[in-house]
Amino acid sequence: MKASQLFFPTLRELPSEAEIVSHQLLLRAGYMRKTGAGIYSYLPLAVRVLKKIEQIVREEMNRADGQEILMPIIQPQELWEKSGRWSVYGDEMFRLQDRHKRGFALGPTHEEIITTLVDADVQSYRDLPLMLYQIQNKYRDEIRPRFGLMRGREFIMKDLYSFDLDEEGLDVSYKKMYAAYCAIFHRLGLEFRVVEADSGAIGGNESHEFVVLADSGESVIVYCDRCDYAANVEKAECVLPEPAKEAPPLQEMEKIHTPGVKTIQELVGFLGHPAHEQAKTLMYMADGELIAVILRGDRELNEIKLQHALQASELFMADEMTVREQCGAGFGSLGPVGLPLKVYADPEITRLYNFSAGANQDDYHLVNINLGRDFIPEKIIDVRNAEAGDICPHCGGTLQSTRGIEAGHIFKLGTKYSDAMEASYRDQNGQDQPIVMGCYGIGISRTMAAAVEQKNDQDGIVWPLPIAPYHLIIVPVNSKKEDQMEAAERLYQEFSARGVEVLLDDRDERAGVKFKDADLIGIPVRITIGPKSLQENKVEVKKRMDKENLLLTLDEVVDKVLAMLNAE
RNA sequence: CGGGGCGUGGCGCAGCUUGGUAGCGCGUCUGGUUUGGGACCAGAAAGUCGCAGGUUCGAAUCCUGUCGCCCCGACCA
Repeated sequence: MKASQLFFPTLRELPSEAEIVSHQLLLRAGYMRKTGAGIYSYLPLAVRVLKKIEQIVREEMNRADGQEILMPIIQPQELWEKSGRWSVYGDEMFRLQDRHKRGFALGPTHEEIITTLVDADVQSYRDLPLMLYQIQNKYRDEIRPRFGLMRGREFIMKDLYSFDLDEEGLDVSYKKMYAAYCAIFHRLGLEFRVVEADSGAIGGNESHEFVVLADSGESVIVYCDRCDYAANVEKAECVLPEPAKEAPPLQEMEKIHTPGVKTIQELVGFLGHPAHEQAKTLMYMADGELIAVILRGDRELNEIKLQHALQASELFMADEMTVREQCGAGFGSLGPVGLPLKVYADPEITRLYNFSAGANQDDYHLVNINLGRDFIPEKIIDVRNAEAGDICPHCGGTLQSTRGIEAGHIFKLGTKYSDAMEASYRDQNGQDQPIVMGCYGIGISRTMAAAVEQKNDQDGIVWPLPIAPYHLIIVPVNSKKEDQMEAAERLYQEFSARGVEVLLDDRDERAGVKFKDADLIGIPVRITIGPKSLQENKVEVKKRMDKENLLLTLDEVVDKVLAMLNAE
C-alpha cells in the first residue's frame, strides 16, 4: 500500500475528548473517529488490525472444533420473553419496533437466538457435542460508555456457545475453549493472565476471565507469587492467617467523645489507632431489610461476595435517612455494638482484639470492642476484596496485585438457557434431556484497544507483529529523489512478493513528518532510504522500539528483514 | 439518574465576567525557497459562535429552554 493512497488522517494534537492512552492514540493515529457516544467508525488501519485479531480468533476457534455461523443483530422480542429476559435485561438493551409495532432488540448477546436455533435442529444425543460461534457487532446501551473502545455501546465480539450432553461433556468443551483462549492471547502477542472470575448474573459454576495486563485497566486482579493461582479481586477467596498463639488481654470497652470524626482516617488521627485496628460498618438494604456489614477499617467491601453470601436478589447501600431512623446515628458514627439489626462480620474481625468503631451515637466512638463479648454477629462471611499481600488460597504463597483489561470471559452456563428455551435432546433411552451449555466471549474491538493500552510509548502505538496493520514501512527520505524512490519501489515489490505487508511512504512530506507518522501508527519495522547510505547501496533498518539503525545493503536487506520478522 | 465540565472554521483553544469589527495556533489550498525527527516566506479559502426562544437599538457574550459530548459516582457484568 502506498501511504499517499491510504486514508489515515493523523492528528498533531491530542483530541480533547480522550482520556486514556489507547483512546487518544487510536484517534490521533487515524485509526478511528467518533460517530456518537460509545459509537465509532473504524478507518482502514483499524480494520486491518481488527481483521487480524479476528483471524487469529477464528483459526483457534476452528481448531477447537468451533463452527462459524452468523446470527441476526435484530432479535424478535418473543425470544427474549421466552427466556424471561425481555423484562429482566433492563435499559441496557436497545429496543425498537417495526412498522407493525412488533418489538425487537439489538442483540446485546445471542443466547436466546442460538438456543432457539439449536433446539429446532438438534434432536438426538448423536448431534452433540456442538460448538457454534460468530464474530459480530453487539449492542449494549451502557449507562456510561467511556474510554473509547473499552466500553462502547456498539462493539465487535466473538461469541461461541457450546452444547453438550451433560456436565462431563461441558467440562471437555470448557477445557478446549480455555486452551484455545490461551493460544489466542499468546498469538496476539499480549501479556495476559487467566483469572478465576465471578460468573455473576449469567449463572453457572465456573468462569474465567482473560485479562490483558495494563495499568489503566478497570479490572484488578491478584495472583500468587508461588503457584499459578490468579483471580479477579471480586472473586478471590480471602484466607485468614494463622491466629496468634495467645490473644491479648481484653480491655474494658469505653465510649469516647469524638466530635466531628466521620471517617476511618479521621479516627486514625484522633485515636492514634491504625486503620487495621478499627472496624468499618457499612449499611446495606438486602431485599428490603437493613443490615450491617463489619470489616476491618483498611479493607474494601466486595458487593458481589456480599450478595452471594446473603443470597440477596437485590442489594444496595442504604441511604442515611433509613440508617438514622433505625440506628440512631448517621454514617461515620456506626458500629456493631448494640445495633438492632442483623450484623454480618468479615472473618478478619474475629482476629481483631480491642478494636474501635462507631458507638451508634453521633460524635461518639467505642474503643476496646471485642467480638463475642460486646456483640455477636448473625454470621461470619467473607465479603472483602482480596489485596496484594494476602495469602494465596491454593498454596499459602503471597498474592500480588495488578491491573488489566478483561478481553475474554468464559462461562459454564449449565442448563439455565436450555431449560428456559426448552432446548433438549433425546438420549439413548429415549428420554428428553436438557442440553448443557457454555458460552465464551472475546471482545475483538476491546482487545485492539487493550493492545494499544499495553503496547505504546511516547511516540505512539507499538503493535505486536501479529496484529500490526502493516509489518513494514519503507520511508524514502525525499520522495522527489528518483534514486530513493526507485530503491523504495524495488524493495516494496520484493517484500510484497515474499508475503510481507508493506506500507510505502511515498508522500511528498519531509522526513520528520514521515518518521513521526510511522512511529505514531506503530508499524513494527521501518526501512529508511536516505541519500548518504544509498550512495553505498545501503538502507537503514530499525525496529519500532529500537533506537539504533541497522545498515544493510539493498541486496541483503530483504532476507535479513524477513528473518527478523520471522523471529518475532 | 446525581455531581462537575464543555459545545466558537477540519483539530486544539482564546474571546463571554463588563453586550458593539469573530480571533490565535495547527491543518487545508496556491506560489516560492527548502528536504534525515512534525520546515520557512508570501498569499488564500473556510465559522448560521450546538439548537430554539427571549431581553436589547444591537447577543458568541445576558436570561429561559433544549440537544449533544467528556469526567466522577451510582448502575451493569
